[in-house]
Amino acid sequence: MLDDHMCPNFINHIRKYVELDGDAFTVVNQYVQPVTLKKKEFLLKEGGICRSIYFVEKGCLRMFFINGKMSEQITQFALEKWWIADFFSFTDHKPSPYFIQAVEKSEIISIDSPSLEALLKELPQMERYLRIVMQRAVAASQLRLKLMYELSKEEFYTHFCESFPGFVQRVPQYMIASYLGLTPEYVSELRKKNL
Amino acid sequence: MLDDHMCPNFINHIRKYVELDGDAFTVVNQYVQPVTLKKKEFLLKEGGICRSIYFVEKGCLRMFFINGKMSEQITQFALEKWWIADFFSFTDHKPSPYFIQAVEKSEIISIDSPSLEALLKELPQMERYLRIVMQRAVAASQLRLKLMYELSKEEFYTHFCESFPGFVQRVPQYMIASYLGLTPEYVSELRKKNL
DNA sequence: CTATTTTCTTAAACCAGCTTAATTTTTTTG
DNA sequence: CAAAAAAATTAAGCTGGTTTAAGAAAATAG
Repeated sequence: MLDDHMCPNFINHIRKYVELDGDAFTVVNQYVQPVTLKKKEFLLKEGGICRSIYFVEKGCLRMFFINGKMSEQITQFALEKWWIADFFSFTDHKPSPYFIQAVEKSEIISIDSPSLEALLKELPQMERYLRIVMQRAVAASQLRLKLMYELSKEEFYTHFCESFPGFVQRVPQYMIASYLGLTPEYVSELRKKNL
Repeated sequence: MLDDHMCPNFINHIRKYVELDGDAFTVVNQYVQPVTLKKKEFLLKEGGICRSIYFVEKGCLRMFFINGKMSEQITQFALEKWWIADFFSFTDHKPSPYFIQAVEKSEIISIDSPSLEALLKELPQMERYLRIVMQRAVAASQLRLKLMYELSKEEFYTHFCESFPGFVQRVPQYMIASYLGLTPEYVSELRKKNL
């Protein structure tokens, strides 16, 4: 059970894109599952199937895989108001190469695949909401890719720090380094140079 | 005007994800615009607003921008059955940094923003279709990003050639190089080595 | 408060992939 | 078909960012 005292971000995010009345939110409630995660708890581990999509009500998640050198490669962070999932695993019910883990204590809204199908059938407006969310996710990944192609690693790091100054304070530096495809040693060098 | 003799890929692609009857396709017809492009013709140029999303019925498009060194950086190809657009520019009506250009003679189905809104209002099933298309696009970009992070540039090139052998024959090598973030000289070196 | 674990720093050696520049091959066009 | 333009090759030199290894600082747990 959840209401807009418990998850204002979730409710407001939906309301931002589609108009739903109170009854509709009662329906939404029946299909979604709130989850509280302690720091370092996992929603998904390598080899498992990503059975749900996750909305971050509060806190921060990271998605990563173990690369050939046996170290963690972060591909995504999800902060408040972001959805995260391995969409390939979620859609095709195939084992995922990813881990999804709480970077800090987090409150998550989770919807598993059958519940999502049922919800979309009962409330077609949610189809529109998700379409818009997905379209924005595509736009975000187009932008990220463009930055990766046009900036040097040094510029990419600087740009990231300037774009998300609060976030850079919030998570360990080695995670930022991993997300940006840099070594922690190089980030350390850059910080020294820029102070 | 279009029917499934003219654009079988488009019709079949929609039918693959949602059930629509003949009347519904008549409605779709009223909102979409077929466009024929000669090789090297543009659908979008830097500074313009991406007013439509484009479905490739036949042929091949590329999306690129001009980087700091004044050379073309390709960020996407679109082959038959793929949608392409600058979704940020399309959604927010902001000038785009991209060019979208035909790599070869192509047949495109185009839907501009007002038409799309009207179509989605009249045929809500299309909202589901687009949601699925967008979700798959997110999955595809997650996969691409993972490969970029885990493979060396040499491995990335080899993997691409093995995954899309037909495509590698179809477009100039320097475009493949650009798309993969390699110099044409380096690709040339790799080809020599691998034969 | 202490021990342990996690995170960050420093510095030198190293290399994958780029740059430059000239030449050749292929494709396009008139 | 010939001329021009576009695409691909070759090779030498170079550099942005990695690797390796060790130690210092900060955070967390007990």
